[in-house]
Amino acid sequence: MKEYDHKKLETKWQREWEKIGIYHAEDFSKKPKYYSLIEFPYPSGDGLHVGHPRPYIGMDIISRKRRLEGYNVLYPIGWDAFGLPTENYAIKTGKDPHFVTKKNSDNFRQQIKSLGISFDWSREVNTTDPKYYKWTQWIFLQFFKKGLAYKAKMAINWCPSCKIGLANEEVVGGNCERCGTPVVKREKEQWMLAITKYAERLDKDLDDVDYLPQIKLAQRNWIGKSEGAEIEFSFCPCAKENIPNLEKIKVFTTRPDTIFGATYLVLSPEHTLISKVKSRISNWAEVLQYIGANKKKTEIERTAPDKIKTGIELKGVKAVNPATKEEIPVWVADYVLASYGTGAIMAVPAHDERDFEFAKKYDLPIRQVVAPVSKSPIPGQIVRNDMPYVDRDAVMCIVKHWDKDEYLCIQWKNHIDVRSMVSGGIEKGEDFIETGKREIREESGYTNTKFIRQVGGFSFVNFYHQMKKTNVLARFRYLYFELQNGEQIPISPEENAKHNVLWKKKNEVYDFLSLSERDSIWNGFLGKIKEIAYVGSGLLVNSGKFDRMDSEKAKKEIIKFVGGKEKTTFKLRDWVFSRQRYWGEPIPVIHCEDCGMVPVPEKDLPVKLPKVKNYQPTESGESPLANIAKWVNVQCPKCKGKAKRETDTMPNWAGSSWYYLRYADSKNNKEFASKKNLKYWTPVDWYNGGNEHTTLHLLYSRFWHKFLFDLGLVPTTEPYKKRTSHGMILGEGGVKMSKSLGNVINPDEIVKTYGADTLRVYEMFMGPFSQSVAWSTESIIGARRFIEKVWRLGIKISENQKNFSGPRVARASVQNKSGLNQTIQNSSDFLSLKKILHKTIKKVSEDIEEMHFNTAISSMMILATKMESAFALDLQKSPTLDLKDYKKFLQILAPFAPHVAEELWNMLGEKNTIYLSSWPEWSPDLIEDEEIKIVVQVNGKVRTEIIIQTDDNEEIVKKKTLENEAILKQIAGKHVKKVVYVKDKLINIVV
RNA sequence: GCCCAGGUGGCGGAAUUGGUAGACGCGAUAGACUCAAAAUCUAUUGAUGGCAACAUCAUGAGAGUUCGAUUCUCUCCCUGGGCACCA
Repeated sequence: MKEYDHKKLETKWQREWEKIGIYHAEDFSKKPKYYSLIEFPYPSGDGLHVGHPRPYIGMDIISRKRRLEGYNVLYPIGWDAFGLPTENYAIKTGKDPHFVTKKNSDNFRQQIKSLGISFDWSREVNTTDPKYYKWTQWIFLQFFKKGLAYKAKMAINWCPSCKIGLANEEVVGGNCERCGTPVVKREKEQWMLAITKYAERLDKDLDDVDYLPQIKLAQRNWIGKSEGAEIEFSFCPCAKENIPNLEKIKVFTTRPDTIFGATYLVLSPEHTLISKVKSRISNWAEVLQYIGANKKKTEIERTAPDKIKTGIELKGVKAVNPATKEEIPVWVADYVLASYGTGAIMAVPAHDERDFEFAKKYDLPIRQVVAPVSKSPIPGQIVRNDMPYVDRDAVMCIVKHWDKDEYLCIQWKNHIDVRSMVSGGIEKGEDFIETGKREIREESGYTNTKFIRQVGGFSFVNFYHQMKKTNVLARFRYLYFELQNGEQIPISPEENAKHNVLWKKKNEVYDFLSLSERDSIWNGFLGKIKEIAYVGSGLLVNSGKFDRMDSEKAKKEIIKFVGGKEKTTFKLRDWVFSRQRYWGEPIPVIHCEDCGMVPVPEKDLPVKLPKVKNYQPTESGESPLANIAKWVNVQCPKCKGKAKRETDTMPNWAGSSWYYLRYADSKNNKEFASKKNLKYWTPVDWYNGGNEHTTLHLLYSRFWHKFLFDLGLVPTTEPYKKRTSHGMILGEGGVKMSKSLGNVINPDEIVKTYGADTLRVYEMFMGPFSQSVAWSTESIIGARRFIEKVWRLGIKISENQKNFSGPRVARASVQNKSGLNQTIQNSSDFLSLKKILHKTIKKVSEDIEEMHFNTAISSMMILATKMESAFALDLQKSPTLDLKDYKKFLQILAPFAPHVAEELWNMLGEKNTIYLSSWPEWSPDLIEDEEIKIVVQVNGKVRTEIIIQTDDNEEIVKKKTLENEAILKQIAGKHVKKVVYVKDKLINIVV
């Protein structure tokens, strides 16, 4: 038999495919287009590791399937080659990054090609190629001309080790993303891109794209849209007298409903108003010191998780709460960020955890203005929508025993689930303490009660009052009483019929209380509203005319009431777009002494990177380009006067923000891509990439795309129709693969030993595509065995081809493991094998679309085993395996194992490549079975299985079931209560 | 702290509009072939009890809903990832 020689066969077909050019995407074909995309790799010096190809193989399977389905597929690749590792290597060795990049990408190309991935190599791009970055610079200039690229002096995140400014996104836990050095703040002029101008659209347009839900969520969280209000607090008149035209303090809040509880204001240390009221502040020296100390703090110190909040009061000024008209103190504290909202907040300690913590520390007043609402635990008191509401006030009494540490509890007699404390409504004109005493007396008979204090805050209970035929909204307050002694009067018969009185120890109380009342009583019991902030919604209290209004509803009304305005803010910051580094696109701007910043004229693009001797950034933190006088000193394009080039370069996110557009027309030297080509190819139909790029690259490229759309340069508002992500491949043992751990697996080795097809099948089979999986060299053999099985079968078939003339009927049957499959013995192998084939085609077709490659392979393994045994069984007599069916199997296998499928296809007499054939269809008739096996349960436990005809109705199935011996034994002497029948699945007899 | 994903045999993992838990693969054990080994093929392989038929237990822990829960609800624990004073 012909040996399976993966090396020979794989090289042969890779050459052949390249020769006939079947993976070339044709511009403008009659076929419908399909654009599949993977994130182009960074060609590092370490070469490929086994994690790289996982997404390429996944999208390759989809691309190959699409071609078989008749699409004109664009599946391109290129190199995202600007970036720090190459630059750091250049600094260390003095080697030119241009040269290093070429070497690395040549190596990557050769490695990727050996995997048989159907990339269209003719459209390869490289972000470091001047022909490419000319257009990156050109797009930057469009941003500049529209005012969306601007220079700003700002405190940036500075990495003292890399000597570059970092974007917020590159700071991880206060450290530099690349080298781990703690990041410090530094004032620097930086280029910025105004991504915040697009925040609203970047958020909203997510509605229209097909991204995995987690990806949308991550983007939305990152953009951080929050709707609230801007409200102005004026300084109190005492300050106005001294300072003319003093502006008001503007705060941003998402909880305008809580304004009656705003007991102080906080300004961020950077707030400009602070110095404007300087003359009134009596403790100015201390304030200044606080602000100064704060400036020196590093990012880590300021954001440390266990950091205790600090602040200082601006003594001598007060602000006026526009809702209560109260004078409230003004503080400065660094827990308020200058960069978000207005840089000032109204503090509502009762309903915000941070304000609460601060108020506790500095002993500021805490006032409840929102009270939680719960439902009555009594079943007959479910609120009725058709009934009006009546407001009432009520008390809940926590009553301590005169002698022991026990508390009075009430157990309702009619409702076992209703367990509460003494409570009742306040009658008209009654003092609430009197109400408490009266209710204790009525419900428990105890008379000698002493009121100690009110505890906790308010809370509401909603219920339907059966006697009064109305809904009641009762506002409870919590009263703490101590009994002086056990003096008791008799309890009235009506009260006695309703409930039992019990004494419970303090630690038993919580478990005793009914679920629905538990939290509200418990909050009162512990005085909880004073111990933690209640951040939920509810009904307003202590809020003047807004009392009892729903807090959500109150938001708008209160904004109006205090003269604020609705406002939406975003967490997203503008994008720090400059790097003081060599290995990036030079920012194409010229600084003229007279004209200011002048864009490099388009005819002068690209601004090429000059050769330098030393790649090290300068000590002052400028890019090494600043040292090259010849390059820096230029004529101003406008006035021809003396001018200097900008020496900052772009971050490596720049080139990857638009590369997918270039693939549509990668050779164009007049435009970044022609409108015609873009119209044909974009948007990308399916983009698969890593989870680590969902907030940065994905957001940045959506931003660039929208900008280009606004200029009329791209035809769609969104670049990618669909986005999925893949999991990482981890080293053996589930740790990250890394050079330092020495557990990196090079795919070259695997390709050499087992072949590309085996590597591909294994990588797709090892686990769910979207999840991380640990590499296991031991397990690869399974994929190899599968391919060899397919191979052996193909060879045998081709050797016996003359015997294959068409459908025959065989005698034996395929039995399942347990041997239960008795009746199937009557049907033919031929038919049953055909059915398995069609089911497999269906399964594989559907699984590929869901990226469930592992289960698709599993079903093909089953099919291959069945085909092999069917073939072996009847080789001498009448074959059960139809040649056409085997070929269909090859067609569905082809996207996974392209080389072996092509070889066998060819060997079985096909002249044209398998990739010019078409994806097999499954026949619905062959998916249906006439006979099926259903499970018989007794009381939900599986007892046996029976075979039924598909068209059997419930009656027949029941009859068959009750004839079954095993079942008769199970139900003997028992009464059949109920029979549950689920069509085609099971029958359950309840006895 | 918050958000997201997940927790199933010795291992990777199947199965979720609630319906046979462990498909498929790896590993392991036994057998066939072989002088022998490798490869291949066949059988077994969640645990416990039993000669067996079979029974009981089992999807991170505990409760609940249901004729029936890996799947739904609640509480808690653990792992991975993201965010982190965003008012």
